[in-house]
Amino acid sequence: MKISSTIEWAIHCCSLLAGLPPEVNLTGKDLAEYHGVPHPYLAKALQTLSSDGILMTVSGPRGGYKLAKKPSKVSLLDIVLSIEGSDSCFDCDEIRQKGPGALERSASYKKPCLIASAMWKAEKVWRDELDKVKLSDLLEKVKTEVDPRQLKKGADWIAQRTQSKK
Amino acid sequence: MKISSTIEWAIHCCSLLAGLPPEVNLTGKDLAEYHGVPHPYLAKALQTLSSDGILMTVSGPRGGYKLAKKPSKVSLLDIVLSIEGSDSCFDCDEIRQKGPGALERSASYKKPCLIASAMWKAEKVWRDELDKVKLSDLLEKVKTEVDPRQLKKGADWIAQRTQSKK
DNA sequence: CCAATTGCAGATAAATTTTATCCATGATAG
DNA sequence: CTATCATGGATAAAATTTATCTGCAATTGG
Ligand code: FES
Ligand code: FES
Repeated sequence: MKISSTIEWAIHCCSLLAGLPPEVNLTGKDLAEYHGVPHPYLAKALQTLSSDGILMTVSGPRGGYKLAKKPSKVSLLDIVLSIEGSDSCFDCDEIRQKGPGALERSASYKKPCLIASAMWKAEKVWRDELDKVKLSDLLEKVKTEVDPRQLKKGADWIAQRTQSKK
Repeated sequence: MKISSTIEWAIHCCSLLAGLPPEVNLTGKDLAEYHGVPHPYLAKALQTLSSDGILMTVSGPRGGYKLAKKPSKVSLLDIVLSIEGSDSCFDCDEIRQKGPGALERSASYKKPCLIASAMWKAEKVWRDELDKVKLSDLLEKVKTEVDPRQLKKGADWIAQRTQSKK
């Protein structure tokens, strides 16, 4: 029941991009360096986000990634499902139909198993909670809760990166 | 983000045991056969449940497992955490402290990262939801929602098993 | 006491998934 | 035309999950 660490990378990348002006984009390499993670592997995640319509891609020199939608239209759930896939994390093998207590096939297994239902319900509240949090909400909070020196340092690095490529 | 299938086995075993009279116990082999799963591997899960105080163990001939607490005192969360371990499923590598945007160590990273907070919050609602569901709740619902023929077939098999060992 | 039954702990092996890298290709700004 | 950048596929290393085996301790019933 582990969530892969690329999720952390992906969300950080998206929320960084969400804070940039619309005309700016960052390359996969920039994003990797900024977060101190291996570029080739992060690239995979960025490609996935892009093919799922969360990021936009600009190819060619001075290309890179930017957010494909408004920050208020992208939730943490969108990012998580894009990277991890949207399959349920609990998957019922219908073991109730396997042992000696089982009835003939086609019999009365119309309703899902009570246990599976409970697990899925819990997963639903998890997803709902993540869907409530949009990138725009994070941006709001960042303004008030993060050390301004840190924000400046990050912004400077990005400015320098985007400048030096002109 | 997959939940291992032994969870399904473990919950089914516990809820089966929860429905039995207090003096009855089932061996690991019985439980494996009943659910059609490999005995040696299921045994591992049963051992874990037992060392976490969810199941009780009776050794020696006519020994086996029974529930260690009242069904109303065991939640799905208890079982899940016992098998999967109680670590958070999202684990934050503090990548915010790694890139060029990071400040000197010891600086202002007292509050957890906003992203990690959001992920943990979602995990909390998931756990809370699972903790609401007790084995006794499942037993209640089983009575009204499961095909009586199925219940009888299972009960007969168990009765035969526990008889033949006398 | 003895012998059979059962759970327990640890080592180990197979299978699968996650993590990571590389390269050939195509697009594009300058 | 050329250097930059994303893409998709292939591949490899590492970690985790799944599964099995073995020897040991506890207990019961005779
Ligand atoms: S049969 Fe899959 S959870 Fe019950
Ligand atoms: S640093 Fe780990 S989630 Fe932000």
